[in-house]
Amino acid sequence: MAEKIEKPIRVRMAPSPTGHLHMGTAHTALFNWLFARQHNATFVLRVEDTDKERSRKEYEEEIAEGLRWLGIDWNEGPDKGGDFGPYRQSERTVIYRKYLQELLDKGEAYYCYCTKEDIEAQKQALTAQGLPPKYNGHCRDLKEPPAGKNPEVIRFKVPETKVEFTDMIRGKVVFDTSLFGDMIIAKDLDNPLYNFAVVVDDALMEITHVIRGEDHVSNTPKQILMQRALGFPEPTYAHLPLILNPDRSKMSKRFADTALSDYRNNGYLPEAMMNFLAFLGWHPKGDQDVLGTEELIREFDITRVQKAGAIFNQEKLDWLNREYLKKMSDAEIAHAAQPFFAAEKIAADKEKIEKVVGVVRGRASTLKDFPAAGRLFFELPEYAASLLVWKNTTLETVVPALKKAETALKEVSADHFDQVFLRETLAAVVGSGSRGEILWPLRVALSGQASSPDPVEIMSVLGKEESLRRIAVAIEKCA
RNA sequence: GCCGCCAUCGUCUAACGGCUAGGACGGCGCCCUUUCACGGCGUAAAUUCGGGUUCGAUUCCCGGUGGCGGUACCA
Repeated sequence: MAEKIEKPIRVRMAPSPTGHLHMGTAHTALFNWLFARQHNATFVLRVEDTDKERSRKEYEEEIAEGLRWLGIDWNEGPDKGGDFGPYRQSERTVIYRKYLQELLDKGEAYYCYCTKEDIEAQKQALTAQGLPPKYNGHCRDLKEPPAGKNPEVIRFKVPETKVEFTDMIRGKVVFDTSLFGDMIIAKDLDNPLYNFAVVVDDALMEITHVIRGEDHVSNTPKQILMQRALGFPEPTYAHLPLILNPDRSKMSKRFADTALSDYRNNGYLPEAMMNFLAFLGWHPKGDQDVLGTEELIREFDITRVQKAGAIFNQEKLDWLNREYLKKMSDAEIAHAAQPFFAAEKIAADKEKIEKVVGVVRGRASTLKDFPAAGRLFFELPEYAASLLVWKNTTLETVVPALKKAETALKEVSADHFDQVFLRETLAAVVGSGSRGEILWPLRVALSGQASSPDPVEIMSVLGKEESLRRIAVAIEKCA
């Protein structure tokens, strides 16, 4: 028996730059990347910009930038080159032209002269009879081009057969191609359409595994037919489950942000995002839920990928983001959160942010939560005097309590305004009395908020001068 | 309509045909506590339905139901 020579594994991500980097695209990219990295394979980024009207260069850049942020890199692509390029379909027209001509010469494809109106009328008639709408093959066997008419499009002669392929996730899938009708593969020799361009590119770029969204399953038999007509090898397919809205429809803006950049701008960490996306439609063998990049690469198994779609659950994302935040030091968080402080117009130096992070980190899910929770350390919010009153006490108890704390705090040197010292000082002030009676008004005086970190934590960040000033403000308020 | 895919707690999911169907998020309760968070402990919550096959089905087969995707001169 002849030894089978294994071809090096090559996978690709082929986004079309017609919009922001969608969560579904990021999801597919991640699964391809994980698969590539764990097999030491080559990951190709190919820009599918055959739709000239809708493709935009800015989107291409946004997609590449978003993938990089997530932690996904590629071996070959429009920005990197590679031996199989160019990697932008708009730069490959001569290539497509050649194969289009080959199909035409072989009689596997033909020019179609039917106008859009003709096709539309046909379709109407068929659907009215309850039949599947497919092209009737009018121009398939024309001997002469009709006089005075220019070709409208190029069609592929779809043979009537059964096409079967084995999906790595779904197993055997069979389609009856007699239901398809001859499909349009190009507008003309210089303007190929998606279904044709992928076939040529995947073959020429020697892609061995096509890993893509489930919305492509019905394209697969069509593409296989063209591979056969062109004598191309058939890659292995894997169709990933889709990311869903809460109502189980395909994820859309109606329910959540769909652009990866939205999550980045809302303060989610790329590691958390990657972990979350990886767990949409896949789960490792054990009970582990927090897996870093290296672990994901190690544990990933495409045959364990789910067949059903997965609902995008932001609460779980938030939780994961908190888990990743926990792993970071105050300084690391401060560094990452700084742009978010700037965006909130909070002028703060790194040192102060780091201190703030230290006391509010338990209450933040995202980087964006830090300026929100930390604002009170930069400016005292407006608040009503009544907020100073704790439970069933009255306004009369507030001033004496505050004054008591004030006197004790004045004794503490500014250099010792740290948590250990302050905690001792306040414990002495409270003594055997009611903690709430002192601590609540003090905390409100310092934070101006109904909920906040405790007074000691706040003061350790604020420092002696500002702490005393805020207490004075509160006493003033009660007058 | 037609074609294809799919179906375990609310959600993400685990379970060679064999334990009380496991974990996580979220929910709820208790504890901690000056508040809100954090944290700790605990708890409720699922095999879509009907037939088979089998000593035994979440698991295999058939059917129903439901959901999704596709049905472009988009990708």
